[in-house]
Amino acid sequence: MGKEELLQHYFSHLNLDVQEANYTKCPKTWREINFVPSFNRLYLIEQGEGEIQVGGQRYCPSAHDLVIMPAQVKQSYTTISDATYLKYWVHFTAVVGERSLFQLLDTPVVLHLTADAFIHAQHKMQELRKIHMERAWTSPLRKRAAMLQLLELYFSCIGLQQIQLRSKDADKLNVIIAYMAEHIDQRITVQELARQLHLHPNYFITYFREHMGESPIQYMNKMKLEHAKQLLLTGELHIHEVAERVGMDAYYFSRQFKEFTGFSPSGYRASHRAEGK
DNA sequence: TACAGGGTCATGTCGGTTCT
DNA sequence: AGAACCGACATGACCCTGTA
Repeated sequence: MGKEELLQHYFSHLNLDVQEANYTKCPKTWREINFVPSFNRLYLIEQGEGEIQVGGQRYCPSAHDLVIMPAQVKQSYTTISDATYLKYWVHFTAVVGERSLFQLLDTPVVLHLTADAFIHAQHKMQELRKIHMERAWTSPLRKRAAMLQLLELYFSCIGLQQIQLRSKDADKLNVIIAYMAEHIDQRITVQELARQLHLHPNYFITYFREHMGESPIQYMNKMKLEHAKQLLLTGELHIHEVAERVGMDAYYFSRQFKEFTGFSPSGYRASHRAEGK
């Protein structure tokens, strides 16, 4: 429990926006020093060489490298020879709650792709660029879909081990989410949750929402209803027993469940079991 | 077991203050 | 300047009851 669950939350609450997408050969003058961008950059390098600095670290990405230059971090880039980069590039924002995804996660700036992964990424970049140029009325939807696939490729190539949750905020949120999971069968108050972090309840709610995009009680209720779904499908428990296992009053549980899934608890069980047959 | 209406009180928000 | 706290007030989560 912890990192994986938090990552799933971040990904399912990710707000994406693609501002630019293109494929270019960098001019010899390609250079910008010590700037802090408001958007993320993603490069897929086909050929050439150059130098990039992100947060004081120096990199020299080359062919078949995927590069992520996160928003809100001091960075520089420059050419280093006549063999300038030929690359696909995207400018995008990726936000969870009020935070940029890459403020929440510490991931490698440069990732060398296998031949297969490179071809896959190249196709996605070509698709993204085409959609961006078309500017059709459905483009925003298709751009986001293509961008999500690129991010999925990036994250699955680096793997869980190489993703670090940044800062003490992630530790604090892990403590709270673990506490919620341990007490899923109980009614937990905001006061109790806030006490785990030694914060004032009002401040805790603001803090939680800022990082998670929803209030602590909303988050915990969703967690309970997800758990209830599993109980309904895997067990033979009565509806009122399922409600008990997630620490909810039976009547209130039915109402919440319907709001959350569109099905009543018994309807959900019946329809999903029928599908499984 | 589902659904609806109504009442209560915990939760969430906002604006300001204090602390480090 | 940013983190944390506090009080007032609006909102919504939750419970209870009745009906089908």
